[in-house]
Amino acid sequence: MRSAHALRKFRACHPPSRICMPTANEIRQQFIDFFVQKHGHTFVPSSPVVPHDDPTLLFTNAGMNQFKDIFLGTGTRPYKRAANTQKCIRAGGKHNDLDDVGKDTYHHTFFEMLGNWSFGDYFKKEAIAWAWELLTEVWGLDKSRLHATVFEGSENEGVPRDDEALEYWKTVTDIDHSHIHWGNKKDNFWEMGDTGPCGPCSEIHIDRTADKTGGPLVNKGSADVIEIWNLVFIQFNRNADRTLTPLPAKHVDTGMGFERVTAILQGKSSNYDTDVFMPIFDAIQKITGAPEYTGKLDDLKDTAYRVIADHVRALTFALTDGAQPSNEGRGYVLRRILRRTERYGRQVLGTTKPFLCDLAPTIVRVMSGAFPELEKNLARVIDCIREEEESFIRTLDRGIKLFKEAAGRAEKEGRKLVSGEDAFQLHDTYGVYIDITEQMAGEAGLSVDRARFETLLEEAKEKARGARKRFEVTTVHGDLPSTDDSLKYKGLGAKAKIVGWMKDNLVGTSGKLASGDQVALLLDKTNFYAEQGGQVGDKGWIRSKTGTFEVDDTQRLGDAILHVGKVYEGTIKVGQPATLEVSGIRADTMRNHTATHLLNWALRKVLGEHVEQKGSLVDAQKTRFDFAHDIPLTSEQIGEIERLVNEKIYADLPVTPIEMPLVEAKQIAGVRAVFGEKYPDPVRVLLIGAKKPADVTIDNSVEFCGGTHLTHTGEAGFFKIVSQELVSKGVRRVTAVTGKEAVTTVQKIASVVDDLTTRFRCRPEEIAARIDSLQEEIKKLQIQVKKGAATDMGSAADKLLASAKQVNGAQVIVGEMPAGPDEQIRNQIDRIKQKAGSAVVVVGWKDDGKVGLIAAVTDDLVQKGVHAGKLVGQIAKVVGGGGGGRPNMAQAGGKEPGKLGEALELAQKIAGEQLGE
RNA sequence: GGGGAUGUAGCUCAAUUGGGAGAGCGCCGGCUUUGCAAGCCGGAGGUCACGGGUUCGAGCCCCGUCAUCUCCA
Repeated sequence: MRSAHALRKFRACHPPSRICMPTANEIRQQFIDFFVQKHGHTFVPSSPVVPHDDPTLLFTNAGMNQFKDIFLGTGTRPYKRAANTQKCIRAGGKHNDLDDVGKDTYHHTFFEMLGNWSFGDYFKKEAIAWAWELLTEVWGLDKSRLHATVFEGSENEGVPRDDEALEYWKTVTDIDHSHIHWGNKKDNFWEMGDTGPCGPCSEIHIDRTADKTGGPLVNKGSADVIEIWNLVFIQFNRNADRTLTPLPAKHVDTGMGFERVTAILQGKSSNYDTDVFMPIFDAIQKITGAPEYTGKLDDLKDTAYRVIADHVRALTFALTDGAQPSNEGRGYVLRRILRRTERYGRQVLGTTKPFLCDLAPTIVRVMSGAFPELEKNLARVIDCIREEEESFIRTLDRGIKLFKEAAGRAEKEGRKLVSGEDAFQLHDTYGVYIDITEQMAGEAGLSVDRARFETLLEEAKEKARGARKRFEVTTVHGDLPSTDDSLKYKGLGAKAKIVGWMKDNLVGTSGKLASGDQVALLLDKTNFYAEQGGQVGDKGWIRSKTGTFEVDDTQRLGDAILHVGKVYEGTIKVGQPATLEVSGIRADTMRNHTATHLLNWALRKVLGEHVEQKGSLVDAQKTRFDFAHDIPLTSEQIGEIERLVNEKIYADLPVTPIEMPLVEAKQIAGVRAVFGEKYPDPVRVLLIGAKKPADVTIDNSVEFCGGTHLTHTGEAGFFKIVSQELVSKGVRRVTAVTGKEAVTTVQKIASVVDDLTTRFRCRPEEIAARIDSLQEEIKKLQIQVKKGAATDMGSAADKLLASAKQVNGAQVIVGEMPAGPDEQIRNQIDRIKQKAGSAVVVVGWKDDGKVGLIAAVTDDLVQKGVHAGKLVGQIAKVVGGGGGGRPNMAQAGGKEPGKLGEALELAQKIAGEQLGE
């Protein structure tokens, strides 16, 4: 009602004026109301900005993303007309606006796309008429400032001119006919990809030149004449051979940048001058204490405002929708966005502490009316941003320090260029992005060897790429027959027919294979499990009448199952019937896979709701499970997890797979699925403990899973966690074993404990205390020995001092001492030096078949050229060793104690020589 | 999945071909100053991440493990 009221109020006083300017929230609502209330569209809420069920897409980047399946013909909706505003992020991937944001008035990483849609319903006539009606009648834009473009056709693409659209512009609108322009393929033909749905589009531009002479500037990249609305008419399918076929159902897909149209309706030349951004600027100003935003494009401070406001929006929405900063994929893009923002705050606005986290509530306040989901996770989002900021501030501080060192090196060598090696090391090892380095260099009057940097980066990338292996199919030549693999759940033995093989991207469907041939064998059906959902591919044997094929790994390629391996003996012919035998180790894999589900459930129960699966690897030896968690697990937590999982195992609960529609499956309470994973519809849901979805409680594990599992948990036998480690920030990995591996593991641990209890003659729980007391005793004894040795040493040193020989006014003191810690001996030598005043001291000792030597020289003699290091090095040779040190103190050793006397005599001689005797 | 870096006192970090474990801050005690900031003297505090190896000798070199940071896929 509020919105309808706003719409009436607005209409009553158009054209737009200062007195009655619509707010951004009103504009959004007016758009939706126009299509929903007046033209029978269904309002469809924005899909998450993080497309959980489309792994090909980093972020939702257009309004059509959530309707893609309709255009492709693989999905349907209960409505034929839709209108919405879609949250979008363009950063990373094909549409990357990240580096442009802040430098102009209209680039954003986060923006909203308003759109109306027809799915096989209305087409060009209505789309054009309604667009015109909304712009000119509802919003009251000046008709003499609006221009339309229509596709001019493309001969070599075989697409005709869009006369239909032209005709409608002329007949269903009152646009000035001279304001209709032809547009080329680049601007006016839309394609989803290399193949698939496509069609011409018609754009509406607005002329903001003072004298309305902007017509010729349409699509010329002028800031005065800009596109506001794109109407796409999907009417063809692009085939693989580049030909076009008309679609039976034609669709309309329109998109209007919300921030841009808001600026236009509010009479602003910059998107950032609207009330979409001003409240955020106010908050930035308040939090950072920076000077006010002045809207200048060439002002670094204003750029910072724009970057920060834009990026905080992107971060808040992405995190709300379940993304997390990380070292890979979309998480990595988010980390880069955050770091870019932080840098602007720090280097331009003078922030020193986390401040983005304090801006998130402002975003929520301004936008939660349209996007209520923002309220839900606010606390988590704030925490996440703060932590990420703190972490980056540490990185940045270190980076600035390291940069100064690199800059210092450059200047020392008289270069005005920071070396590519230094820049690369800053980037690769310390996370200082090249743009940050370049900026710091610029401020110091230096530049960066960018070319060298790029070369090094490319080399590093190449290295990372080259590190991958496995049986890899790059393209497929020939028709790949599909394989029915429903037998995989049914047992380890099966019968099938050999239909062909794949080798070097080629599909062979006739002929035979000889012993030793390495290929991927293709069957009409199979019970081999292909690697999927973390469970490794099966190994086993495929036997025909004439030969045996050994399967090393099983992989899926489209609808085909590849049995990768080699002909073990005999020959294998296409067309032969075959007996399949999956290796018995599959039973161990199944134990581990079912245990993985229990582990997932238990982790969540013990550590909390934030535990999100980040990956897994299940094979016959172990289960390896990666999940979101910040800190290492305590031994108590590990114990608790093991206890919970084993409880479920000895309860011998039934394991029940159920196929059901994806939408329905998503409704099950506590259901677990992996973010970013694409699940089929219908999806296979695995219940542990409950027999049907309705019976599920918090004590049951429920996961989407296509893997092979036990029928009862009891078959897992026993579960034991063997290690935990860190994978990347915020992601930890736990490795666990079941069945016989678990028994072996426990036996090993038990035997170590047994050994210790025997040695210490105590009970297992007393071992720690025994070690503690032993260590304490050792420390005490060490102190006693030190004291005792000191007295011994003292008297020995005194004797040495008494035997000093005078050489040219200095004392030469050479002799043997009792063995002891180096430190003790050095202390005595220092004492001798002090008492003697001006002396060369050389002492040796025998210890456990070895010889130790230390020589020391008082400073006045060092000045005269006496060198302890050289002396000790020479005499060490006598005892079969070596050594050295500084002129005033040096140390050496050897392996022939019998020759110590000889060495000391030599020392006496050399010392005399050095003193000039 | 692959690569780089780091791990030394409570904190921030030093330690030269491998040769005596240190500084600043903080902490404790004392002195000086009847404002505050501080100043002066003394002291405690170390498994040099952990485990192996090379060496007469390892904080330093080599290998492995763990932790933390980081780049790429």
